[in-house]
Amino acid sequence: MEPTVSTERREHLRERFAEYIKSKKMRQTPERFAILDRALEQRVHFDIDELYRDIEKEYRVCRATVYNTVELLCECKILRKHYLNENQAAYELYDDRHLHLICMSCGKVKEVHDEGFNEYFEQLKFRQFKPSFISTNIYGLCSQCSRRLNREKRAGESLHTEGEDIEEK
Amino acid sequence: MEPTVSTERREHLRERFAEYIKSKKMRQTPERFAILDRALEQRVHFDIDELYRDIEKEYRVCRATVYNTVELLCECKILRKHYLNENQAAYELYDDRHLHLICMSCGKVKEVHDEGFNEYFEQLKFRQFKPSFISTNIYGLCSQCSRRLNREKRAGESLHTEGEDIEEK
DNA sequence: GTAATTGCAAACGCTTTGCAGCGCC
DNA sequence: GGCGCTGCAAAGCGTTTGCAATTAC
Repeated sequence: MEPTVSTERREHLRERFAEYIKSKKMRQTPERFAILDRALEQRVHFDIDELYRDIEKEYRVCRATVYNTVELLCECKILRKHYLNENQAAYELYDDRHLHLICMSCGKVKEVHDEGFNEYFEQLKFRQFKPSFISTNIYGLCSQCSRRLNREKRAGESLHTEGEDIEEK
Repeated sequence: MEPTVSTERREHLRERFAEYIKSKKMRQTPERFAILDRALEQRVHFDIDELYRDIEKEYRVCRATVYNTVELLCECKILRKHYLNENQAAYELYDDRHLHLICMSCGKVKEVHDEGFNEYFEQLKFRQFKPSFISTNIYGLCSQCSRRLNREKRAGESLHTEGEDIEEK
């Protein structure tokens, strides 16, 4: 998979992270930068466990450290935390704005960029609330599950299984 | 708190639930209807535990049953399941459309109705995806936490604590 | 040197599961 | 009367916490 972040951007984010750490009078541990690097290499969404398993291949860290560091990365707006389903939090690059299409049957998540999306939300103003970021999740059925469920339903209602569609990929 | 659902609407939903249960060849247990009734009496958002504690006051049920029934209620589109934070799922009436303003500091959730919101999303079309419902969560700071954090920050930077604001409610 | 940070392991909290008995159909 | 559903208790799983050892400053 090609990297999701250019070399310059990664350098910039590393520096931003370093400054954030210094500003909070915290320590620049190798673990923290290793986790940042791997986080920037993830595909568009990832969870703590994916990131952890990716890191531990070549670096000895424990999950707790990954949790701590990822929270730091969210604080300084390099990552963003989403709650797409109840199993675990999903993270993505802070700047990468999109809608999430979430299949209620198989759980797959797809990202969709929409021109009007940012425009619409930029103009929203709230009394008594300072928005930081928006997470829009659209739950529904992906085409595969939709077809599968239709097939199952038809098979259940009548017993004409011989008319069943054959449509794989 | 006044009921969120009119008597006629409750009757309608009870009936819809009954039909859904029959159509699936399941049983109409008193637990299921007791849970439906209490769910309709909740304030705009609730989680399983709030619902459970509310029911068990006058009815002997266990949490597992509440989980099962609430899932049924989601299936037949009486309730809707949201993931607003990582602790637990939040439920609300299916028809009640709004944005969620979620404070990242205190976790409070506020509902906002916006005219443009439905219009904007009604016109969205996706290839390969059949949307069922949309959950839009706006993370940020509520006014109370915003003020509190500003105060703390100022108190931390300089030591001029004597200039501190006094602004409670 | 020393206090922040780490790894480890146990604890925590929401949710799910297994099972024996109850009760709807 | 049979089997779906319930209550109960234990297990599961993502996340957090406590603590001794390590290490950045």
